[in-house]
Amino acid sequence: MTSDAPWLSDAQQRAWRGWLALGSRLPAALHRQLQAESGLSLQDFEVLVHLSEAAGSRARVLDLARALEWERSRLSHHVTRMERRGLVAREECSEDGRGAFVVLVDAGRAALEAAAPTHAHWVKEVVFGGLSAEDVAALERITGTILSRI
Amino acid sequence: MTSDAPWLSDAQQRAWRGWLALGSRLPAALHRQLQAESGLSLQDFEVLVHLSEAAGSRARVLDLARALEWERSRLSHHVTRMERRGLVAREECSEDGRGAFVVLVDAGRAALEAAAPTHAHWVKEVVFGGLSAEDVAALERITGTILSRI
DNA sequence: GCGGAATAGTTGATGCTTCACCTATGTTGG
DNA sequence: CCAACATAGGTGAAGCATCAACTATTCCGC
Repeated sequence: MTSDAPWLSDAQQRAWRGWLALGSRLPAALHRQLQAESGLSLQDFEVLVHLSEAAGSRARVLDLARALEWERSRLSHHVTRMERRGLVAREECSEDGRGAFVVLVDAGRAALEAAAPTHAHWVKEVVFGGLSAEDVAALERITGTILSRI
Repeated sequence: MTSDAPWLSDAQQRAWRGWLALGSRLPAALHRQLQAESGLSLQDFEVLVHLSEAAGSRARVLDLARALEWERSRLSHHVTRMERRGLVAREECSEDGRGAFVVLVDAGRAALEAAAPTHAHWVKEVVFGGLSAEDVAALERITGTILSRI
């Protein structure tokens, strides 16, 4: 890390540090904002958003896991906790006896509807408020490029 | 999130999804690569890098926490675990009786030196391998802009 | 139909992060 | 000097993420 290794150029290093700093501070800020506003975690929010967009406000566990890019186990644990807080419910699946639905219940919908506008506004303001159209296009291009190489 | 709210434009939405996807997959990939290569976590690696760059291969807990942008408690817990694995050691501070040093020990240095070249190469390849100089400059500019607004 | 493979989902253990609180040492004003 | 306060650091509990193992159901070839 010090001398002879083919590390990054100065410009790359600045960009990398920017990425790292943003990658730790932006999620933290989002989480804090959401938590203070509505008592939801960022993860709770993601789950609720997907359920609210799903037909019948319910989704099969595996579909939900795929949509969120979470492991099944993680989702199962998280749903257990959200269930305990009354935000979602589990429901069995008649078509497939192994399956289970996660269902958005009233309290969960209310929490989401209370949190969403402020959250959306915050993202629009803080993340995109300072970016030009070119910046936004560049960001899409850059993230796409890196994603395709992972 | 669905209809009337002033959510993001299409271009912003694509950029935002790219950001979110990258923000979850890149750290995961980095972690996996590092873990498979050397048994270190990304966090272990960060700690070891900072210690290796510090004078005397040691740092005060608070300085280290600030450098990593970690909470003191988190660092303390993490150091405890790394100490148990023989990667670092604690040392008391003669100047300030409350203080403590975290010291890089031989096994930690060896682990770092084993991991660093491959890790660096991976980052250079995967993250920057597909980016033009303009992309890199844009990334630095964009991250800086957002960071300044958080 | 029936036995084995595949699939859906859950659970328990372990490590990590955060929060609130605690101890011990240092600092400062009277 | 010493009481009040600030600072450095550690600890325990609770939530979260990952991994391996487990149960229950369905599918598939015979």
